[in-house]
Amino acid sequence: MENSKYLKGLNDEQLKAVLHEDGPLLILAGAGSGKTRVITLRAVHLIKTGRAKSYNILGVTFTNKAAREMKERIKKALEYEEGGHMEYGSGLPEFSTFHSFCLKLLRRHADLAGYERSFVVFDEDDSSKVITKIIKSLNLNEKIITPSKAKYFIEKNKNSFINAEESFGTVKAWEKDYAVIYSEYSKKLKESNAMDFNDLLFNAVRLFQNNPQILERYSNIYKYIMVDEFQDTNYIQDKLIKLLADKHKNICVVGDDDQSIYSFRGATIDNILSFEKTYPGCSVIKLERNYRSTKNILNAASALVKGNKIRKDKTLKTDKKSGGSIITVYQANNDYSESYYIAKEIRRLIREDGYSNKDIAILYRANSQSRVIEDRLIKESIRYNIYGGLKFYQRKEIKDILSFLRFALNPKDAVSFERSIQCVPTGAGEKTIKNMQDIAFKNGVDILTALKTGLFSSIRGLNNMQAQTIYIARASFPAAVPDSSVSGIANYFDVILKIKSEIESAILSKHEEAVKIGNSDIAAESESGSVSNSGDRLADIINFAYKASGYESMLKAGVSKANELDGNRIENIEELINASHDFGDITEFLDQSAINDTKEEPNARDGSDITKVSLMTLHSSKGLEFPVVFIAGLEEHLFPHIRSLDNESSLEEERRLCYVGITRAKEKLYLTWSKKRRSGKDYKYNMPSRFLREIPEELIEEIVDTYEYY
DNA sequence: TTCTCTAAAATTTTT
DNA sequence: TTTTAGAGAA
Repeated sequence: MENSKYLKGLNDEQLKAVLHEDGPLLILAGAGSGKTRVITLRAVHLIKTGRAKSYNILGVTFTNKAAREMKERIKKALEYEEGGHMEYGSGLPEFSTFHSFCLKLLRRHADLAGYERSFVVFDEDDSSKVITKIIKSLNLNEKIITPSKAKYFIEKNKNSFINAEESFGTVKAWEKDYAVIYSEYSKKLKESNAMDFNDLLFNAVRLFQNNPQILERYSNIYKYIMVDEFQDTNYIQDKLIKLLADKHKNICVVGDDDQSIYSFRGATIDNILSFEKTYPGCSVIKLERNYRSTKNILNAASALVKGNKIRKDKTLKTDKKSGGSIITVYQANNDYSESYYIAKEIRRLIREDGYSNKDIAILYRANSQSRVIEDRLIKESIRYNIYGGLKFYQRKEIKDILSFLRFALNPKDAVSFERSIQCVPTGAGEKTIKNMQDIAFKNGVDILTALKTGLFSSIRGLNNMQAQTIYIARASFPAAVPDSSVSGIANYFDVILKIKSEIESAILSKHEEAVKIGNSDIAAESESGSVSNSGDRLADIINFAYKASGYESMLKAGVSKANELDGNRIENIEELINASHDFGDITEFLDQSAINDTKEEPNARDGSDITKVSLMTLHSSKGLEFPVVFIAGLEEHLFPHIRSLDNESSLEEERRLCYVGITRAKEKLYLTWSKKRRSGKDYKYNMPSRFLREIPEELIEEIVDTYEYY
């Protein structure tokens, strides 16, 4: 077996990790030490030796991108081994993020988790809306109790597996209001048949705890579990993994404490530190050989991270003989000059050093830094891609249109109801909406049931028409334009009800089809709200929501008034409709839009990607590598960020973030900072980042800006 | 009461 | 620069 092709070229430690078979394994993998290779080859090895079937292996990652990449690499390795033929008909191992794994699980067992199968996932934006409303309704002091603090409180508790009632027992006196908000929030989400991101983990763990037979079933399927970026797991994620791995204890975790950068999301380094205690006799393998960066870059990174007190001691080594290029530190007079330098240097790198756009990344601490850089790149005609930032499915227009589908599918979803009825002026404002919700609530039914049973006859805009007749009387789906002969609010419900009946008939047809061919699995699945893609029904439905709601005419009116933003929005919605062609199932589509924003790698479909420079935050750069890396904005108060300065541990996290950024670079590294930076309408004056001083002088060449560009 | 326009405020990191 | 809040118009 050791002669297998896929094992070639591994160093001793890597080989040891790949060949590890049963029992717990902790891999401490430094930056660029080939840990992805190790994880994927270990999966390949388990399959090749017949120790496990593909479906016995579960890989858990933090990002969708990482999950995709690993699956891709496993596929390649298996194919390579077979001389180009994929013979593993049983498919590839499951690699998914914590969140998508839990979501799939909960969809399958929604009833046991106490939800209806059509539950929706609330993203941050949806959650914030609910929280803001609760704070208003409780008449709390909005100066002290802010939505973001409340959100943090709720998240912190959910991540620690503490529910609302329990939080009353653990809060300090001055946090009592937050526990009240948490309690109201949980109630509201439950009433809306909705889960937020944290609920996905929370409910999955509870599902396993309350239903040992289910846990047993999944434990027997996933005999081998691997967790990537283990240093970024929080309490509840760790708990989930422990539950699943408890039976077979074939758990392999990979992590690097120096790259722990998500403590603000509840990640705790304790999970790595206590791993050996949880699993006595576990094997520990250190990967310290770096295959990515030059010696100078590694030395800079090591010197920097040694400034942290709390860390496991390890040192990255390289076989490379020469030091490589020296690190450039650029001092700019203002942020425009900084961008100017970066753009100019990129052009030089391409012209003189033979690099191309795809080799280059510009990293920054905060998303807000990207704008000035973008402006400059556009002026210089340098093509670029932004990773992260406002994701496609988070855009207002996309969320607006999808809220129609979400509400039609799950009429309990209060957030989507409010959003869809207000995104186009319908004549229903705050008061009318509240009124309708109260009526429905008092009668113990959802909004659409209340409408159909005539409970809304007192609502303005609905009173001159029998509610039931709205949706059978008028032109059939798909209609293109809003009907101006009825009130905006009647038209709105007409649209919703047509979408709903369209969704239901699609589910029905899929169900019949499944029954006909005797496939009970599909039949069962379709009850959860699936829509078959015959005739691109999903795209039709979205198109219908867009046009019949009046959203399209609203945007077009904006365009005729030369509103550029509305033009972009039209394009985005068209892209949404395009993207929906790839999905057969409406629930799956909506799930993906919430937790797997496939647009996070922009336009991955068109290959033009590779001709562009990459822009992203330091956080989203983790796991990537580029021949040339620029880190912009190395200033006190920006990086390290001002909000990290009041305690040592968050300052150390900033330092790790800087370490992550530096270790992305393979050959050339540029660190830039600016004495003056525009912030709002005035300027802020900053000192150079302390991190610049922590890099040994001999590794640095300093360039000082002589001009000031605007 | 709802809609629209203008002024003011706000900017860490993400599944 | 973009988003939100508030005031006045319809």
